[in-house]
Amino acid sequence: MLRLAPNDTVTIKDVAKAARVSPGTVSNTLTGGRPVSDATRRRVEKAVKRLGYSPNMVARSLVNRRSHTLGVVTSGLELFGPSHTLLGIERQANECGYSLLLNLIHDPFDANVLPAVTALTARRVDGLIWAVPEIGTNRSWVTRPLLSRLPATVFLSMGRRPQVRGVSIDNRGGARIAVQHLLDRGRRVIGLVAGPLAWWEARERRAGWREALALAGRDTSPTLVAEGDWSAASGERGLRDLLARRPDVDAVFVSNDQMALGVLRAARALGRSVPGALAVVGFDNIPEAAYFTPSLTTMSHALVELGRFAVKSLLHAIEGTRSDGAAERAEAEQLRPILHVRESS
Amino acid sequence: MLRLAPNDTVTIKDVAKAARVSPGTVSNTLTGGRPVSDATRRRVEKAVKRLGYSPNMVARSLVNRRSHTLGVVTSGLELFGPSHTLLGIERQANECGYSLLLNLIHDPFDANVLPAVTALTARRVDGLIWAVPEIGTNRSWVTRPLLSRLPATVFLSMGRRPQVRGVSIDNRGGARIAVQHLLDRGRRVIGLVAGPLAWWEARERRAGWREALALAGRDTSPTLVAEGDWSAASGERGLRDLLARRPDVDAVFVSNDQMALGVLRAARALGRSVPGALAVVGFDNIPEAAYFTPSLTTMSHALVELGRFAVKSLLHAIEGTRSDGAAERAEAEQLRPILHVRESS
DNA sequence: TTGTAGGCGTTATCAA
DNA sequence: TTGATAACGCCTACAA
Repeated sequence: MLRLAPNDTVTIKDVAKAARVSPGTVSNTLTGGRPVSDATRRRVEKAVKRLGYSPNMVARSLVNRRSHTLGVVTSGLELFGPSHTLLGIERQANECGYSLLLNLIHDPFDANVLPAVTALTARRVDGLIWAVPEIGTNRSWVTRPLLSRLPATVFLSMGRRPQVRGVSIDNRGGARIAVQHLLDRGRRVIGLVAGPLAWWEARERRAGWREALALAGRDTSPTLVAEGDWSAASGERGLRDLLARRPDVDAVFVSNDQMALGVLRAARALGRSVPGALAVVGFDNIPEAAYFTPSLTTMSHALVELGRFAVKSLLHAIEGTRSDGAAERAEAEQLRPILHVRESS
Repeated sequence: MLRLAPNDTVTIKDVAKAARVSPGTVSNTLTGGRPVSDATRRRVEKAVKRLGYSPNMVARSLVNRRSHTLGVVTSGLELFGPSHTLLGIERQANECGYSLLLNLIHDPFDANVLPAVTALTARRVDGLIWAVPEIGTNRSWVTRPLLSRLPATVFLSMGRRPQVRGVSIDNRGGARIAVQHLLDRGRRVIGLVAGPLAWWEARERRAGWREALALAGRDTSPTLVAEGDWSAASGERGLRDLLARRPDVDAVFVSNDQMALGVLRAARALGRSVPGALAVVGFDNIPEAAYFTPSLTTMSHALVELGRFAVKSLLHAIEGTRSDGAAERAEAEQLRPILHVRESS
């Protein structure tokens, strides 16, 4: 026996000795790998409890080549979207008996994802959830050869790509609903305060804005678009720029609630009453939105469900369980944003 | 050879074969465990690159009995505080070469922490960061015998306890600063919209409110205190209740910014101008606070630093590195909240 | 400076 | 129904 350090952890062998069975039998009682007689089962269970034994998952992972761990790579955890999505991911994973290895990307523009990926694959995660928003070329690494070196992976918030598992909310549809609501309210010239257009989600919401207006035969010229960076400050600037170019604007769709807050502030400063002279609709339905002045009409989306959906989809791939088409369609249905009408429109 | 599945992963043996050295030598070139000649080092490195070898951390963890993984248990990730703290935890851990195993508690009141703890200890985390806020009796399990069965652990946001490693921001001092600011502004009757008083942090902020007023010889009677639940809705209710009892109130300290948002709304509805008839100070300095109407005076605190500090403190215990007293005091200094004066006061 | 062998804690195969 | 035994991939003490 060559022992590096006095080992105080209790192993399966200790339990086996205490229960006077073989380690294999202990393993089988614990995992149900094969039948065990009631008598020995009781002896083993008593020994487990007495010794306070808890299986070493590291060893188990090594021999099983399954860690029951999912890697999550995300970014901007301080924001509403990513934190809520992570919430859903964690819940679903937890309920399915998986642990989460978390890795945060600090510069989401960065396409150099290798450190994060290797940190997770080296730890032999069974699957990967890529929740970093698609920005600029930061998904250029998603190519067949590289993907084949990864474990099963699901991407969040990404346009459809062949051979790539992806889930996202219906940003475009949500924006259409928001803009249609403004049209229904009789607004005629509807501006857009967009998120940073390097982001896929910002572009999708812009597309929805454009589609709804085009369908109604309204103006969709670029002069009606101001680009922000998701912050309230940029929303304030955005509305000022927009109104300077287009004083005829009588409504704006704002791509997130923080920017909408800035828009409300700018409108007040400029003496445009909301909703009288300017109707405003946001996106996200952050908890504070109902307490803005005036309270904000906005779109909510099921971010927690999105996270859950990502995990389900991933586990389906990992465990090879049968896909239930109906269930998946039901899920997808949930990911359509919902309009909440408040004072601002 | 007994092989369960055709194994396509490249192991240290494959590298050894390719470089025509022994597995031990490969290990030593990679980990620097003992000196290796330059010639073989180059051969090994070439083989590693050619085969795309990446060490299996699971196997490494098993033999080293060190996973280089930290367990994080937290709750309320959708809130400002927890998400920012987690951000700091992840950054510091990442920089120090540790991965994070994340576990969320869905009911923070729950004192049954065993599932979370065993999920992490079974995976042999080297340390544990307990970031669930201290609420009611949900830390009653923190006792010597139980702690001794855990790996090195650091608790966030907890009152001082003997033998327990804990870090937190100076809630009490921050509240004192906020209230002192209102006194400096010439306010005479200063109310408190508190967080849920089952929370340790809410009690600390109340204590700071009381201390600052007592020192100035002002009223600290319970009629000046309204208890909320951190939400904007509860802040709105809180101010209404408070003013109904004490119409003489000319300022309020609100224990977080969300509730302060509700307070601002209630003040407007009640015709109390802010800051003319009522000065308001919040706590947290959420990004939106500067865009409230009026913009909100509030306390910022270094939550990201708090998370980093927790990790540093934990790694110090794990790795037994020498503690730098001066550095620690400098850290602690950073954890004092800072006042941001805006329109609301 | 390098190779060999044993063991980290667990599961799976084979034989009983 | 159970027990020995050989892996899982890696590291390290010992021998060379």
